[in-house]
Amino acid sequence: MVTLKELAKLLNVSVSTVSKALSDSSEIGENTKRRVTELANELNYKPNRIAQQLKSSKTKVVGVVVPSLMNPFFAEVVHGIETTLGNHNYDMTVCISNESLEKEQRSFDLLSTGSVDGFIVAVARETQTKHDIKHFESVSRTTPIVMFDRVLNDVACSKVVVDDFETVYQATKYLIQEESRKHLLLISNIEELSVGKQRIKGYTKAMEEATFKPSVLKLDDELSPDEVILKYLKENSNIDAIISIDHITGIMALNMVKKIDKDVPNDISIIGFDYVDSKFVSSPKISVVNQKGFKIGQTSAELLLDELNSKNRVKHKTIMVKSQLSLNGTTQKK
Amino acid sequence: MVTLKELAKLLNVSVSTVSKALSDSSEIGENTKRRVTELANELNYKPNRIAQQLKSSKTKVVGVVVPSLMNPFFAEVVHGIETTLGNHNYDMTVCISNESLEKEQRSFDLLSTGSVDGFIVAVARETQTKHDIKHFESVSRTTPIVMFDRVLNDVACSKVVVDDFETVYQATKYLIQEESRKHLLLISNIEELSVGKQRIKGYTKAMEEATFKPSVLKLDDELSPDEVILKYLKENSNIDAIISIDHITGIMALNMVKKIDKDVPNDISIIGFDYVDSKFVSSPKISVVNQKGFKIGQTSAELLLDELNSKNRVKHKTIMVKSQLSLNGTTQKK
DNA sequence: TGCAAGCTCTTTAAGTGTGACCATTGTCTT
DNA sequence: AAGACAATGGTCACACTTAAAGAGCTTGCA
Repeated sequence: MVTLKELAKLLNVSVSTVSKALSDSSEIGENTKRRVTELANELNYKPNRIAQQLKSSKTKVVGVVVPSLMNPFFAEVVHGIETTLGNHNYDMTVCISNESLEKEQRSFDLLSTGSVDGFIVAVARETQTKHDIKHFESVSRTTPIVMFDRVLNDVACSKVVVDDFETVYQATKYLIQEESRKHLLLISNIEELSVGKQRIKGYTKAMEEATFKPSVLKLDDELSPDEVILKYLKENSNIDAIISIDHITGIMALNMVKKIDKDVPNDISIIGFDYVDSKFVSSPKISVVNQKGFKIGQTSAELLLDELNSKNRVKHKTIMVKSQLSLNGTTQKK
Repeated sequence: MVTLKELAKLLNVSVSTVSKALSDSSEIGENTKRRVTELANELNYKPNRIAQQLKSSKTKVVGVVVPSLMNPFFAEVVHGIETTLGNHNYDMTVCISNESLEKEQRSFDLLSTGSVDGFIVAVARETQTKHDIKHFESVSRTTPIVMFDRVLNDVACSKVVVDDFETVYQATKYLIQEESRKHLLLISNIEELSVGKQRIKGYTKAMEEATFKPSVLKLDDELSPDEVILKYLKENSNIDAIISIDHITGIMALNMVKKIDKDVPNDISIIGFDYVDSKFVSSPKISVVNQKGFKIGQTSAELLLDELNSKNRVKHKTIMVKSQLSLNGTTQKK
């Protein structure tokens, strides 16, 4: 690894001359500049980023802490983050909390000691249920944090949220009003998360407005969720629409409906949540709420970059990224 | 951010005393040690990692460069990498090449200037087709690289590969010998990748050994791959088994077979490639080749850590992670 | 003509936080 | 009194940036 010092020695000039020449400073003569840049190119000199970081106390690195990468929604968000950061010459250090509070805390501890300029985080399930926010509070005093999707309202930081309530409310209303469905079932495996609660609320409100009785099938930690769904459908043969609030159970329900020889979408409509492969693995292609994970990642990164690059501390913002109802083959209308 | 210098000032001792006290050096008196550690805890002192990195010229960070995170296989591998690195107190900087050679080069350029101690990479599609390996060669002179899955044989570095050939060979043989299938179709959307080529070879060999004619349906960049599959199945009604060599077309084929009113697995057996959600989105649960992405990530990380922590340069290894045939509902036997 | 002032180019020095290494001080033992 | 030893301090290096100082030249004006 060639350094400024070595270049300086070879050229018989001082280190600072080399440094300035390479940054094209007006203080340095054209002649010297040329000599320096030529040798630098020849020896393939690249400034050592660690030294630059120490000097400037900026790393151009963002810490991204997510519960999982196997969940395609988070994978998509992280992709959006990476793309945006890359466009601004920032790197990202990814930590996976595995939904564990302790792992999340450890990541924040490790990275907050100069390793990153800021954080983008979706809080772990355990953090949300235990509501332990100390690690966020201490870090946010010195380092900007942006939360997305899984958000803690009482942490003072910028946030990017999805309009969970509204989206599911609209989806439910659509099924009631446009497709005249009357017996709508909601399937959930995430009702202990804030996003899950919001989605269930949206469904419940739409149902109550239509004076229908809401029914929610919870699937947490079921060994065979598909069989639970199948049993439920058999025992409640009047179900004529299903809303799933995660990316997987909608497709599962679609397969189970086929098993009891009902037709989708004629007998039963289904709306699920989007993920990258949902249009490939379901037949007919499932109608979904598209959460715009990439956009969420993009927005989070932009928000953080704004905070990092503005000298005067900006006020924390909360941005809502609108989901989109994308109707395909498991609903009747387009 | 409190520093050694500040602690020293507050305690009226020198910086080096504080430094030694905190590293529990025997040179420092118990009394002083106690005073120092107490104040350090009180002020929540954490050594600045950037400074440590500059001093030691080690970052304890690994650069991970993958073509995509939306591909569940890579997401799984990255998860394995993160877990293993975390256990050794290493962090990871993730870059997504998006299958682009140029983006991959940029990532290597940026990170190889002191930012990371080593790399784990699955090479981009474009890199593999254009066979441009300069960025690997120049970096590998100073920084260890481990390649996984998508591997370049002529780059001198450690590798973690999947036994693609053998796995598909065995899967094909299983269908021929144990289930007496005679008209086996292979569906592929990755045949330009080295892994795809190997898998097709495995299938072809097994078919030729049984004196059956191999037939490969290629789906690259198809607008409606499902319809192509459907059409093929209609026109070739003698097909009695399907092997898919990616994570998605197997499930797609399963859905299409259902459409032509054939029974899986009685009329047609299907074997696909595993991914995290495949058992949830298919009905019956698809029989798969399980690629052990987590294990691959783990192995790659361990290999790299070995190289980083051994003083004498170790010889490059190539480790094969065995896939596993996991038979579920789309084949006849267990 | 003399010399201060100004200009261009370059070097010196200080600083970022840490830690290895060596030096210094003081106390105690023999 | 000298050596042993414990405790602490000082210096330098890591690679880079940058403010300030300095060197060497030209210019302008009395």
